[in-house]
Amino acid sequence: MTDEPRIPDDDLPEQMRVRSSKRADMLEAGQDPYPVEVARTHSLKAVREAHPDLEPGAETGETVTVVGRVLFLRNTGKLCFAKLVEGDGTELQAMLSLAKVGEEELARWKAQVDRGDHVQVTGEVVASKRGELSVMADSWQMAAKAIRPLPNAHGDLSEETRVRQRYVDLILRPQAREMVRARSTVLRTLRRQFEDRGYTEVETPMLQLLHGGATARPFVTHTNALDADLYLRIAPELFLKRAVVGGIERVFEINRVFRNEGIDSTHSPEFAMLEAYQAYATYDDMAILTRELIQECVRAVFGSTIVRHSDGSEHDLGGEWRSVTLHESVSEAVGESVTPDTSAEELRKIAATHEVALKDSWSAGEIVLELFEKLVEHTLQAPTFVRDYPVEVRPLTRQHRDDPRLAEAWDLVVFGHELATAYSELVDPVEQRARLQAQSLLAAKGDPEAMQLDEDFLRAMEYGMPPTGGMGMGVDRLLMTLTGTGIRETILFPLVRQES
RNA sequence: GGGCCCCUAGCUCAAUCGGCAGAGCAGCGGACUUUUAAUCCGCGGGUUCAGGGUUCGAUCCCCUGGGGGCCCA
Repeated sequence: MTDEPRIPDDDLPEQMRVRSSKRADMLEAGQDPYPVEVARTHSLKAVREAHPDLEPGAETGETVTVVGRVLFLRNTGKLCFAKLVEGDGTELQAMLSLAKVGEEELARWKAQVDRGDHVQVTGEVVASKRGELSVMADSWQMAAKAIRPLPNAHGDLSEETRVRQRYVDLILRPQAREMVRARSTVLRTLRRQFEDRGYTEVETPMLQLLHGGATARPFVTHTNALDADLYLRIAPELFLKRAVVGGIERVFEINRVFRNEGIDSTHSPEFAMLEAYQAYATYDDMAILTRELIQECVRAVFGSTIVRHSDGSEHDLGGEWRSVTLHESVSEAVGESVTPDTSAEELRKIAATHEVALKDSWSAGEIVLELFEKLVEHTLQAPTFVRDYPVEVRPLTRQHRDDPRLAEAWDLVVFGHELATAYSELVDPVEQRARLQAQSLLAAKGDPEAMQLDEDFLRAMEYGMPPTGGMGMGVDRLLMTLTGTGIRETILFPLVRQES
């Protein structure tokens, strides 16, 4: 190697200049730093599995060709070590000795290979004197030259770098790779569970002329063909119900929904939503379904019903889960009986005792919900179905069969956060119309979160929707629950502000 | 939307009261045939996020803007 830089000095940091000039040196010497095809006979994992416990210094006589990214380099005078890593995180050491590859090839290795490069090594499977399984090279070749230095492998990457440069996070942090696999496992498991239960997966419109099915602020876009504004969906609900009307009696969808709201460690503007509807089922049936789905996901990811969080804590999500009514849970927390008969006046006294601030306009039901959210929800660590909400806080849900002041709805709370929700769906088209009209009046008054009146949805309901149980669960929330991390950890490439 | 904290070498971070901008890893040159964050000797590497202000002097204090994090609503 000469001292002359092959690339003119520009604004590149020193280490990129060095690597770039190594690339140029290779090209000049007729060696391809990016060969189109690189042979390999064994994955690193295959070599490891074939030789689980070689004695230190062992020689197998078996020759393999492996490829991998260089994670560490330790070069001594006549013997070089490199720790190679492949996509699943399997590591294997490559060794290059003067005796095996010769002076020229050893020198070329030292001159050309940097940490972060992909290399191909052909040689005998051996164990080093310290017992490290290795490939003792007869020959080597650059598989892909990296010109940007890999960050320090020992300190933690900053939160920002992890999110903005997820590829680096994936290279360096096994937990980042595990999260990608856990997500894939969860999606696969959910789909398999639904398939086993006779469900049909459908895809409903993401671009909608009317937004509905939830109360949230939508993203707005425009179609030139129709010269009309379109909304990115905030929920698939109204289309899935149309499918149920049409006779798809067990139907689910797992896909993205979009909400034009805050972005923080628990909220992403786009996230994966699971919704499932089952004709002739109730919210009780959906509770069983939801518990089984989640428990299967835990088993698929962790091999048992015990979830392990990134902080090392373990929590058993197995067995039956607790179920309480909203009023029971609030009664427990405040130490006195709260029922649907408790007046707003009495509830206000209780709230004052527990220093929960209320709005003057709130009804008894709204106050009970506020007491729950402020005093109870964060205390519910073990999975708990909280059920039978006042109708005024679940305006689109069927009335409770035993008490018309309540709605047949539950929220599943795990580790202090809502994970899933379900209803015995409202299927009376006249009642449905009345409630949607009330919502559309709010929208007309400028509430951007209120639902618009979807006449086509109402028309479908008028043809007769069977009694139906419906369930919704955030897939990202499920991942957060399983792993004990924030939402941006569970999303591979979360939205981040443009770098300046 | 409100409050607090952060932005310095490729990465992670120091820099006392406002007084020559540093360390570890990484890099470069040299030594080393069994390393495990190798070791030893030597060397280089900076628009201290950007712009403005105060000051003899600003990484540090003030203002504006950008980016990130945490808490609250």
